[in-house]
Amino acid sequence: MSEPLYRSVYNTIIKRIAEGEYAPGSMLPSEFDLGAELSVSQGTARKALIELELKGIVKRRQGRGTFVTIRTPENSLFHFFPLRTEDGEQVVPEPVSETVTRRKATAKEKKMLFGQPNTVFVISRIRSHNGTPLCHEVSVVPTQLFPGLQERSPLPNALYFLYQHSFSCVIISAKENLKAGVLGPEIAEKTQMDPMTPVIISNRRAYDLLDRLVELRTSTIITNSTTYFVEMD
Amino acid sequence: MSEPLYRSVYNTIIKRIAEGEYAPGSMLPSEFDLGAELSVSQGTARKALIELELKGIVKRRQGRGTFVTIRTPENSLFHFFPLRTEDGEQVVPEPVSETVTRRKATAKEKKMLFGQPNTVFVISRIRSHNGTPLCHEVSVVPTQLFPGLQERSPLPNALYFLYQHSFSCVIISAKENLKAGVLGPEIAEKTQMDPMTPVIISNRRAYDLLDRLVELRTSTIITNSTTYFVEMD
DNA sequence: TATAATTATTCTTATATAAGAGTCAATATA
DNA sequence: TATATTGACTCTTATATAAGAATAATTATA
Repeated sequence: MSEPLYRSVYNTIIKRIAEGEYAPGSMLPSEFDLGAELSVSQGTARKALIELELKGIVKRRQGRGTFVTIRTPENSLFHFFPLRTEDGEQVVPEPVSETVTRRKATAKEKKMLFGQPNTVFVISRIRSHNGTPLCHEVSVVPTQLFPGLQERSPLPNALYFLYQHSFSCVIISAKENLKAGVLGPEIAEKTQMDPMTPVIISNRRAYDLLDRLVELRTSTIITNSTTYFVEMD
Repeated sequence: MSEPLYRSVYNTIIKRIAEGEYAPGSMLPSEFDLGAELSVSQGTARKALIELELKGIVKRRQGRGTFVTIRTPENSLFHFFPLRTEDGEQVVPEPVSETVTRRKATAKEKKMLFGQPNTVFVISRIRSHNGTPLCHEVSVVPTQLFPGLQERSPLPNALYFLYQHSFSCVIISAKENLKAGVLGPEIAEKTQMDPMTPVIISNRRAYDLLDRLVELRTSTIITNSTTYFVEMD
């Protein structure tokens, strides 16, 4: 038995959340009930729940219970949206424009994305903050995971919220590579800014509950009035 | 009793590490011994040790023991050095030039840094990678925390390693604000690059074991051949 | 409405067993 | 004899179970 017991409890819960048996916001069984159902002790169930909480998948409150984390439009956007004002306040961007198209996946996209998709949706958006352009985002997702996405335009401010609620796809981690660059003529025209404006160009890979790479996103970030915040430990 | 028992065990260990009683790399007492000494059970000592490990302050290995994390020149540099090559490999920068000066703290520095220092050391360095300029860093630290720092030049590649081993100051977390910008004439001259080169400008606040803000650092990062890597969850 | 009792939950601690890793002496082998 | 190899022993942390305490929401009661 190479796998500890609490790990299989953890996986069972993950699976149930991914399959919608435990819906976002709903309460999980108590430590005792979960233990009884899965034939482990309360402490073992507890260990699994603590791991889940550590990953941000559930939220626990003493005296209340354990709840599947809800990605509201707000916290969903916030959680993976690193921009802050000069005061350190979270930035709530306003959507400005949006296009959703469908096209063949590039070789690289097919290789990287979950399910080796032949076709992808491309979501292109411009966001602003206090009236000034903030960033330009291009998201690429497999069509097979998000059927009918194209018809849902206009999409909500927080894409990951949509992924979760309409397609049962919960984004829980992301990796980004940042480079310095300039805005360039295309985006400059769309945002009516100087094409030589310095920007941070972010290439993100977003992973869901089952650790599948489900979105590639390139963001072009204008940091005139905001900063990209990073915490390390 | 609002504070759980294991928390006071945790604090005791932290204090002992900060005071040098448990040196970097040394082994802590076993869970049983620690529990016996502090009059708690092995499980309670264990819980404290797990928290310590979670914070990266100790490293535990089954069958071996619990060891105070060593910040070697390598991992010390790596841990808070976010640059990666295109392949995702850690970048090991080479120091190019360095100056250490002492001056009065600005009002902002005095207000922010631990101990409200009147004077600070300013460490200014240029790093390169594979012969191409990589970044320009300016670190500001209180003189009182690092007596004699100026005489130690040339400083090692990893400053945080020096802080720990020569001044018992262990950096365990940092916060950064990133902005896009251009190299500018001063650094361009030092690095013999185009002053209009796009860069990421990072403002870091580094905190030690006791959660004291002990360093302010501004890095100007050239991302021509590297990327700034961020992981979110 | 305010207050007390009840109930359901997580939190804390304790204890026992399992498993990994090093040490060192006994044993086998060349 | 010198050198591996084995195996017992002891140290460590990891895992699992259980029981009582603390906390908070709910319900009953005055």
